[in-house]
Amino acid sequence: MTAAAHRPATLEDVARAAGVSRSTASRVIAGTGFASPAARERVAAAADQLGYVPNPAARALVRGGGVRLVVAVAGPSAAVLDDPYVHRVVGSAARVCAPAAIGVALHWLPLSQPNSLDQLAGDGSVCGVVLVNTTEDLLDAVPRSLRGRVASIGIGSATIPSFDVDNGAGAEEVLRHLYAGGRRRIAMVTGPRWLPCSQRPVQEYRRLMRQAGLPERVLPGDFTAARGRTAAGEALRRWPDLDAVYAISDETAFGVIAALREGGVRVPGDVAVAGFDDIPLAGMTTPALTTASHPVGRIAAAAATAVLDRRPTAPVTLFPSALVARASA
Amino acid sequence: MTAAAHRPATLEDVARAAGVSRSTASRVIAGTGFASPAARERVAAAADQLGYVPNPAARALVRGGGVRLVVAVAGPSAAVLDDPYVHRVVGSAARVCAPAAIGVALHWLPLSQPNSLDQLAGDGSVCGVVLVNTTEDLLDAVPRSLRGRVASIGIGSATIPSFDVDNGAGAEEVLRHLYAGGRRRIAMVTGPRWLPCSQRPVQEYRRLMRQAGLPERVLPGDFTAARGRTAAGEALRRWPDLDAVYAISDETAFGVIAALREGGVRVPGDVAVAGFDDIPLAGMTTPALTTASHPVGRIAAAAATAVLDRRPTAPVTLFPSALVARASA
DNA sequence: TTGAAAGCGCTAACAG
DNA sequence: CTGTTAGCGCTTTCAA
Repeated sequence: MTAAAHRPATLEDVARAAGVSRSTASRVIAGTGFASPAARERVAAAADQLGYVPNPAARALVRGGGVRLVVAVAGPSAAVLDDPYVHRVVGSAARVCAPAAIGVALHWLPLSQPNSLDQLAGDGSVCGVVLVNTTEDLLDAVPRSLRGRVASIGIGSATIPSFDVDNGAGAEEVLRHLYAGGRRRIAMVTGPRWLPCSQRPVQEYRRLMRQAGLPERVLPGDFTAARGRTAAGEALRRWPDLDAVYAISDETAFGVIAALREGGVRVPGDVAVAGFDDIPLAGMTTPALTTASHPVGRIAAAAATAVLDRRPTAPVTLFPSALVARASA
Repeated sequence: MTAAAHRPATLEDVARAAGVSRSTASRVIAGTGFASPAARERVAAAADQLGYVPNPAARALVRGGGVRLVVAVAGPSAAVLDDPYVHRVVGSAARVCAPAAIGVALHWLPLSQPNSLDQLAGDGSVCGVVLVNTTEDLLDAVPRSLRGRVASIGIGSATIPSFDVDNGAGAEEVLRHLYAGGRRRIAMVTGPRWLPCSQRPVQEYRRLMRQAGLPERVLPGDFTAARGRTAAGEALRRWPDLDAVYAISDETAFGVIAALREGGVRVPGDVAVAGFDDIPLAGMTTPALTTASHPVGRIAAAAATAVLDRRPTAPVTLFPSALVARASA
């Protein structure tokens, strides 16, 4: 409670001030082991008199616990680290880690060399890893020594718990909504091909279209607004009778809408457009974007928590995708 | 390069494998001090043969360097930690800190008790602090022991370097643009009152309006889209001749536009709307948002770097605000 | 219930 | 140029 000394107080300082040994002070502070009420009292008093804060690095060193949780993002280039989605994950993870005095680090995992995880595994200061944009290769390349302290936001495996949105169900819900609105010529702009978890919605789309006897119109995407613009042009050119576009990214959906309107196509009058994620601005635009909302923050928090707590986790934790019907579709 | 052992390799392991002492291995690995080419060679070989990664926690312990950089965000409630802007700062900081094996932590600083910084100062594992939403009270409450390893994104002081957008110039540029477009009844939706750096644009606004003999119409805001909606209503009610709204947040600007259009007001036909920050989506909406772009990522990176490098920094580093004229104004 | 002692993985004098 | 020695701040047996 006192103004911080120039040098942070150590446990030794506290022990001396309380007139006990370092071990006793440690037991009291860490709340582990025995200590007489009297000792407890004096140590506590000394600690807050000195403004004592345990040094997590030292603690981690002796317990072998690590001090950093690494958010490892796979992608074609380091630019993936600039993605707002990634920032959201890092932000949520950082919040979850703060009470444990664990810091968060951000790493890029080049798609071409999945064994870059080895370095993280060999770093004793890394307490765990949260995988983002997980691929099969990546899953295979997770070193054994990382087992039990890795979680994946995306696909998982027998040994690596997965935390993800129920993509299939989400896609189905949006597509049924489009269908219920009378749309029959529905194109889809997908996520990147290398990203396994973005294949689910595509499968669902194909299944539903086939089932309804509707044409399958798939355009590869990359989650960007720019791709939305070009994809809209392509779609219009290839399929002039188009009456809906389903994009697996709100950013892309906005790109689609912009291009469509610039081309004189009314949204949703002529073509309905739906997105994916419900970013904060989705409800503020004109037309407001119909999309599916996903608890990205909660997913990231759950993954980070699983890694931190190191307790047995269900192999797959699915979070619900909720249709948010607005004006665009 | 070998598959990671169950226990991360230690310097001791490397030294033994290379047939040298721990100190020699340390010198080679850390690149500090002398070592014969021969020793250098063998240590390097042993290190990568064992997949050795130095343990930054241990290193930090002996050098007193710390392992975490804390992004400390002031605000009325912990909800500020959910802000996309904050996530962007954390993401950028994490990227800058990664090479140094420093983790990033996210802390909320209650507006009402600025001395919560004391705890960070007393934590030996904290290598530095980046302040966000800095207030005068906060600046005054920064413990001496933190000097030289704090940076502020926002206002600074004699001892705390500031990294910020040139808000005044940015506001002036946008307002002049509005004026050049023929707008004469310009209302402004500000940032929160408790946030000092958001007062600069207000001052600039008042100065320019006064200078041009135009009415001053200020509405307090809070950076949210929701507030934009209500503010638009208020503005229209109080000032029916309104022909422009300048909001100090793109989110707010979008809220303003939405409310205006719902009320049958054309944008930019009847009322021009301009924002602040140039969020990624600003260019994708209809109408595309006129705003000022700010290098948030670079600002955060600069602040984090200043803290990490601990080298003398200019008291104030201003980043340019660049007008992005689009359709809305 | 407490203290003495050892050691986590690393760096940094200090002698050789 | 290299090895020995002494810690950094903390937890944790092990005796007392």
